[in-house]
Order: sequence, then C-alpha cells, then structure tokens
Amino acid sequence: MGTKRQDIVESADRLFYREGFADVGIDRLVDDADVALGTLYRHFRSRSEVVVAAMAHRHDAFLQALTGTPPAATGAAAVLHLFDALAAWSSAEGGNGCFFLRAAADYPADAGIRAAALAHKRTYLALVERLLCQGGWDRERAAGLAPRIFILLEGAVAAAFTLGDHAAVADARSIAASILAAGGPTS
Amino acid sequence: MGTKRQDIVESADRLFYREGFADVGIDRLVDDADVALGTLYRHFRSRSEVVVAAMAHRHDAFLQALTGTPPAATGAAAVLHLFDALAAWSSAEGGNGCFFLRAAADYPADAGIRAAALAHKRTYLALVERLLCQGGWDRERAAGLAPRIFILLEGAVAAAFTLGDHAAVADARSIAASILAAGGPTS
DNA sequence: ACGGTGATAGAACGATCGTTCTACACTGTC
DNA sequence: GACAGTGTAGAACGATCGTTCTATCACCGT
Repeated sequence: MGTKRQDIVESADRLFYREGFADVGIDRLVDDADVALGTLYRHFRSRSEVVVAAMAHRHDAFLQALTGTPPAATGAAAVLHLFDALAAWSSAEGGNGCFFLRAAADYPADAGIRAAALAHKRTYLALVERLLCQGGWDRERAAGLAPRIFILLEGAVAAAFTLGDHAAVADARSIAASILAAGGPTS
Repeated sequence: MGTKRQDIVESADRLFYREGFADVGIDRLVDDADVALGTLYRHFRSRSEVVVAAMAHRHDAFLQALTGTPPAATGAAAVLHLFDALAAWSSAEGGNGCFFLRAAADYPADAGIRAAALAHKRTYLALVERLLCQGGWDRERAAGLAPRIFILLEGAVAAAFTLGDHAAVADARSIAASILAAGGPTS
C-alpha cells in the first residue's frame, strides 16, 4: 500500500510507453520515481515484474478512460462512444501505439508479459461485446460484431502510430458506424 | 553483391521476426547465417544497419507477396485480393504481427529504423490507393478510401497477433467488401 | 528505550553484448 | 609474384545492465 510502489509503477508506465522498453533501464526508473534501487527490488522480484505491473496499471487506466464517461447511450452510440474515448486517450498519451502489443512484441519469450497482454486484449474485446449487448444487439449478433469493431479499434491505433495518421480514429469510427447501421439491433 | 551479405540479411529477417529484436544478438545472427563476425562488420557498420537491411528485405518480400499474383481484377476484387494475399502471407510467416511496427516500437530513438518503418507504411498505403485507382475509383475517392482499407489491414494483423485471432483477416476483408460496395466506383 | 520495518545511497558482481583487433587463408587481377 | 578484397577464427575491450549486498537512517507502535 506504500506510495513508493505506486510511484515506481507510474514512472514505469509513463517511461516505458514514451521511450520504449529497451531504452529505459532500472536506473531510469528509480531516478524518475525518486526511489532507491533497493526499494524497487523490495517491491518487485525482477524488472519483468515491473513491466507486468506497468501493464496492469495501464490496463486499468485505459479501461477506465473508455468506460469513464458512458452517456448511458443505447444502440450504435454506445459502441461509437468507444472511438471518441479512444481518440481522447490516444491524443493525451501521444499516439505511441498499443502498449500491450509493443510489450508482447518486445518480450516474446516472457510468459508473464505475454499473459498480461493477452488478458488485456480479451477483456478489451469483451468490453466491446458487452457494449453491443447493452446497445440492444442480441448476444449472438454481438459476438459476431465485436471482433470487427475490435479490428477497427486496433487498426486505428496502429495506423495512428506507424503513419502518424491523425484522422485514423475518426476514419475507423465512421467505418464502425456504417457496419453497425447495416447490422443494426433492429434489423 | 557477395552472397554472404544476403545470408546475413535473410537470417536477420527470419530471426528478428520470429524471436524479436531483444533476444537476437549479433552472435545469433552470425551463427545462423554461418558467417564470421568480421564479415558482418565488413558489410554493416553497426547492428542498427543490419536491422534496417532486414526491414528493407522484408519490405520487398512483403510487397511482392501482395502484388505477386494479381488476377488482373477490377473493381472491389482488385483491393479485396490484398486481404487474401495478406492471409496467405500472415499464415506462412507465423502471425507475429507487423515487423515494421515492432521495429519502430522497439527502437523509438533510432532515426534509421523509424524512417524505414515510415517509408514502408507509406508505400503500403500508396499501393492500396493505386489498386483502388486501377479498380475504377477516381483519384479523389481512392484517396479517401485507401486510409480506411489500410486501417482494416493493420487492424487484422494486430488482432491476429495479440489475440491469436485466426479469423481476423477474413473479418477485415468482409468489412472492406461492404465499404467498397457502399462507395463503389460506379456510384 | 526498544526492535522492526521500509527507505536510502552506493559499491560491487556477473553476465551479456556490441564492437574492434589480430593473425591467417583463399581468390582473383594487373 | 605482389596486391587488394573477402572470408575465418577467436581473443579482447568497453560499456551497459540487472541484480545483490552492506551500512546507515527515519519512523512507529507498546
């Protein structure tokens, strides 16, 4: 519960996301968190555990950002709101791509990191499906539609990162709007 | 022109893509390529140059895979063929996500690597736009549509990687088909 | 006053890794 | 036959980095 551990996790989250995993070592973390080296190793057994903790921290913040201001909308608006929230989140964070994809790509041999990335994506996809159900789609239709919305969300983040495409999220949103209208809950 | 340099580049491409950048060092490369350490440093000034060469190699192979068997189709089929080619390429390569995105994420401070990733994405996007023009869309419409197709292609690769989603490319393709039909060249 | 706990600074180790260097062998060419 | 270019093997260096260890300090409950 100590605030020191929190400081480390927040520094790790920010530095890893902004500068990548390779360029941020333990020394950078303890510097940024204003924490002694021994303190870090009291709370975490290894650097890998710090990475996993940073992923968990970002997972919570990300999901909260996406579900934080739900305008209690129904229908397509409930899902399209995801894209607006994603646009706000992405511009606030700097558009450096998906943190979890980057972590999984960086440490393909680390089971803990891969598991954290997979868990994040699964709950992300489940969130989309749940919003579709809340929007009025029946469970079967929602299960078929959610992966497609997910592809659009992931593609928007990837395109924004690699191309610096500022309009990617908006483009993805409009595609989502059209496929939601085509396979709407009332049809 | 020596075949040794080619061996190094091919080994780098394969190993980097399959095992990531962090886990593959110079020693692994010279082992796999069956080349002496001095030979590598005769052809490349640094490890970073090897990475860039591997990216260039994969860029060529990827574009050739996407344009290799163009059934001289017109209309939407000319673009949708991209998804089929991507599915074949992705399953052949192991579905480890986008090589260029991973490289850019791994080395955010390396200007050469970032430039190679950006150049790849730009010609990739330009390829989509060119196919749309060949399919019958006028230049203005193609320029508006290409980024959306691009988002779908990127999203499919990302989803296939992080979720292990085997159907992602097919899903993306069907979305592309619907938006191409909605904004078709004849409409 | 006491022990226990979390924190600090800094040295130290051990391993990895990118890079350079030395010495030698093979191959063509002028 | 000298020469330049490419290749090999392996040692060596220099730096970084993750991790551990020691010694010291501050707080806190009873």
